[in-house]
Amino acid sequence: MDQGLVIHAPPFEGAVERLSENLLAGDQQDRLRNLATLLQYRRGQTVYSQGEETRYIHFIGSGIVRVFRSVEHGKRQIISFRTAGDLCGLPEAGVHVNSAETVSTARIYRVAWQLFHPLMLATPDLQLALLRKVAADFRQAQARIMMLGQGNIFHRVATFLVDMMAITQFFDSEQSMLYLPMNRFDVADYLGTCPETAGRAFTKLEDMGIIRRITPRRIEIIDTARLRLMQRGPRRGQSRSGPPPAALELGVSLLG
Amino acid sequence: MDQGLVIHAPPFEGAVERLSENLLAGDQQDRLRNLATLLQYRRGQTVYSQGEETRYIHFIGSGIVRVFRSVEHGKRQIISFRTAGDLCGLPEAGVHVNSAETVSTARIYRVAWQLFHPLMLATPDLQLALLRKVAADFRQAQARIMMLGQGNIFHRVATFLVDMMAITQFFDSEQSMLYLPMNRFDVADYLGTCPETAGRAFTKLEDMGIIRRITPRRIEIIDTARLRLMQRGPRRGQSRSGPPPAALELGVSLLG
DNA sequence: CGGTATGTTGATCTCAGTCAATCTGGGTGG
DNA sequence: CCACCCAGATTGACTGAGATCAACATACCG
Repeated sequence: MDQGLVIHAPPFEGAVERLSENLLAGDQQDRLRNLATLLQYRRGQTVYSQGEETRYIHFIGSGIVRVFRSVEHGKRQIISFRTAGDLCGLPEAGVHVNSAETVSTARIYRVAWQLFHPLMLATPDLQLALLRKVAADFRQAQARIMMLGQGNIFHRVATFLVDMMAITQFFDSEQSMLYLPMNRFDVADYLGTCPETAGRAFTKLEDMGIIRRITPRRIEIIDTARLRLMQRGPRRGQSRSGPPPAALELGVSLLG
Repeated sequence: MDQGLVIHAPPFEGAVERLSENLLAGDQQDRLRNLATLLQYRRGQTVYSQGEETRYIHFIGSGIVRVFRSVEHGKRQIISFRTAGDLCGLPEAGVHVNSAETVSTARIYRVAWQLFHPLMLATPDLQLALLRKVAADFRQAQARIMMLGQGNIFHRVATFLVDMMAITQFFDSEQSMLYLPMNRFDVADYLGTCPETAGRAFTKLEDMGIIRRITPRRIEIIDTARLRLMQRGPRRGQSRSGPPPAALELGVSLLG
């Protein structure tokens, strides 16, 4: 298994700003510096594997990581894509239930739980920040349950595109151009479908004039409004009733 | 909308033991007593609705609650069933994104977030307990993503039955008898399918000699081992490859 | 400028969603 | 205690979304 390259063990520097936005403020950064190891990964490397024992928690500094679970015969479900500022790999009884691989070049901060845990207990703000983070991930997971349980391919792809558009790093709102950092296999495994079906959905969206594919990975979003509308509608399978979707207000933040 | 009956506003008593197992220890219970309102619900009542503003967080004292999101035309996805000791309805920007209804008679502790939040900040143990709880729910949500993204009806129903068997309240291991507290509609909406298909899966499992339906709600689990095996296998749709499942170790606890 | 991995398109077949009919269990009133 | 009722459950028939298999096309790389 490919392993990440240790850039430097604690203390570390750089990307702390990004980290701080999500987790810390002020002098607490200093305390984390004594804990984290910064790792450099190339594309396609393994960060951790399911079943593996762990003592670490991971923060994404830069790049993108796919968190997934394998089922059988190479089939897998991608639980989520993690980008800068996200955390993943919370120890669960000391064992990883998910695997994580880099989708692109990435820098990841690895912190020993053994060190992080006491710091968290001693730092209520940090603990609260972690709680918010986990709660946010929890909400995200619930949204995916909705998508996977009720949405057909078009809902799924539309939702996926809209979600990706929300990440500044991937979307140039000037040009209305979206850059997908992952391939169709990843997209398919994320949406709980196969690459062919995912691709066909893109084709259909293009035929409808909602998007335009410059290359498979570079997509111009022509009609954002219509794309958003496609996020809701009749469930997968035959439609018992045809009418259009009803807008649904979705609060996104959390824990007041 | 049916509302829960206020049994008594704080201070409260009873069911504190159950609550404490999951959240608190010792004198912290006393502090919560000053915060909670105990509500008595009949079957089918609304605890809260999506889109509704909220100031409360809910703890299930007894009974069972379905947390769901409506999509359109009465379609809904049940996100999870909550039982004694679970919490639900975390405020998200002050608005509920999910709805909750009682599946059975239930007693629910309602705590104003306004009161709970300061207590949590002042009580690191309580905050950690909440973090564990949310993390556990997060894990559960991930498991559901796997089920909905990769599992066909048989996987889903098998997983559902196994999960329900893990709840002592619903499963008599002596008789190997499972009592389902919810109807087929709830089961279907939980599994992201329709009642007919869910029912057919039960029929098939019975034909295979894995379960036996005494009544639709009372099910004898004849072959637990085979039922567990059915949790994994080829994905929904046509099977690209036939062979049997590989066991997968799933740690369930969390946060060291 | 190939060569390989990735992506798209086409054809086919199956699972599961829908509609419709029938059955049943749990509850009610006589 | 029993006949009746009805929501819930099952079964059957049909159909379409989407998974698979199979070419073919294109992008990205050295």
